[in-house]
Amino acid sequence: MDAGRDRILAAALDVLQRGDFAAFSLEAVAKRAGITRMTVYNQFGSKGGLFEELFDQLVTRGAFTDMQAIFTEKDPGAAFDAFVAVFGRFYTENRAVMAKMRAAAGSDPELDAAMRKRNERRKRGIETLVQRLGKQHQPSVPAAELVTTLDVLLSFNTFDMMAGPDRTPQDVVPVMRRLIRGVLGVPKRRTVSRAKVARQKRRPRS
Amino acid sequence: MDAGRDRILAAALDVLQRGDFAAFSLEAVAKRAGITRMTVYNQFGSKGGLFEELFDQLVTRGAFTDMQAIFTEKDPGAAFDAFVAVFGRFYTENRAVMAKMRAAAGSDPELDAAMRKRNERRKRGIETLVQRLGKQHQPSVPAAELVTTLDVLLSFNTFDMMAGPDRTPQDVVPVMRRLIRGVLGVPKRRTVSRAKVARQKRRPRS
DNA sequence: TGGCGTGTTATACTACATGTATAATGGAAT
DNA sequence: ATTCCATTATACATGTAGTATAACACGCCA
Repeated sequence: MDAGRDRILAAALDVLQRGDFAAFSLEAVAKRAGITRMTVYNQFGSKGGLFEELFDQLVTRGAFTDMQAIFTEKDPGAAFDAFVAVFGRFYTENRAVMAKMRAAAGSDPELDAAMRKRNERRKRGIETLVQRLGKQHQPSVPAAELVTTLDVLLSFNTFDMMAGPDRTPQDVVPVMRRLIRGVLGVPKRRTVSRAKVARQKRRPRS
Repeated sequence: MDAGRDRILAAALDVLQRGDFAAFSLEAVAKRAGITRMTVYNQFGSKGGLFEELFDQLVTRGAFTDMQAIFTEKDPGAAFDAFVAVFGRFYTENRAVMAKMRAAAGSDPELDAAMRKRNERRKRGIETLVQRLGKQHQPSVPAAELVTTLDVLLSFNTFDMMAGPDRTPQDVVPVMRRLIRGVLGVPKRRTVSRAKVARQKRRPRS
């Protein structure tokens, strides 16, 4: 049943959120889900398989709902502002888990490849937004490096470091906005993005 | 003896460079050093202890020799340029090991604390350089966030992501320079830093 | 109702990891 | 020569991933 899979995933998320990374054993996950370790193997094949599905669930269920509004936004500065906000929210909501997933990816080449593949979606999004950029912009990095640079800035690691132990990634969104606008070389223009996204969200079909 | 410790550290570095993180077992280190696992425990107490000393050795032995020249450099833009170059070199030389240390720090809270403490030195260096900044600069982030921002940009993760699989962190130094100059809001001024640092290095006592 | 199949369980096993304990060994300095 | 100390050999405890296998329980279909 699918319910069984979901309960295992929920248990895995729970274990990963509470304890440190070392506590994330299949025994612990199984116990919290009220099942046997064997069932986890039946359903997900391996620890890595469980991990990948957990990450997928996290991303698809994440705060990436109002992406439509972002990609239809005409002002590139505002679009990036909204983009930053989306990631700030997502990273804040899943900070503990993301940190442990980053660790896991570093330890296991297979997981690393899986995470990298998932992150390509972010990079493709950035590419799309960058293409919308007009010619009056003067990025502070070479054009060929712009997408990569923005990808780094929008990564979990950047938000996590910027926030430090006393703030959330969400708190750091305004700083990231200014930083990214600086990199893009977007004109002064004050932030109108938030209202705009909200408006566009209320009626997606203008 | 100290020679024994050094041989173990060298073996640990070797194991960590070659295999993936999972291959870094005390058994493997001991075998490569030609000793027993027990000796490793005698010398370093635990795997974490070995790890910390390995990182310390890496940093102190690293390419951080010409720091004096950087901190006596008068032009802040040039100073940051040189700073970036130093980190680019260091990250390139120790890229594989750094990546695995990052993973280890994420997995083990104790190692995480140790790494964090080590990285404070970088942040203090940045603080010093930022203080030298004149008032004609217009940073693209709030002044209170400038040090943190630069710290993020100078972290291993940033260089590693920017370089990707096909370039070295060293290759990415010019981009990072422009990016950081953009964040600092330093005037156009072409790069003279390399020559300047070299000159200062040749005669440290002007 | 009776059987069939599938997912779950219980149990046992392999292989490998960290870490501890303990006694034997061997060499160097006094 | 003896004493001291690092190294070694060996064994053990614990925890982990992963595999194998037989018993079990449930719904479903004939």
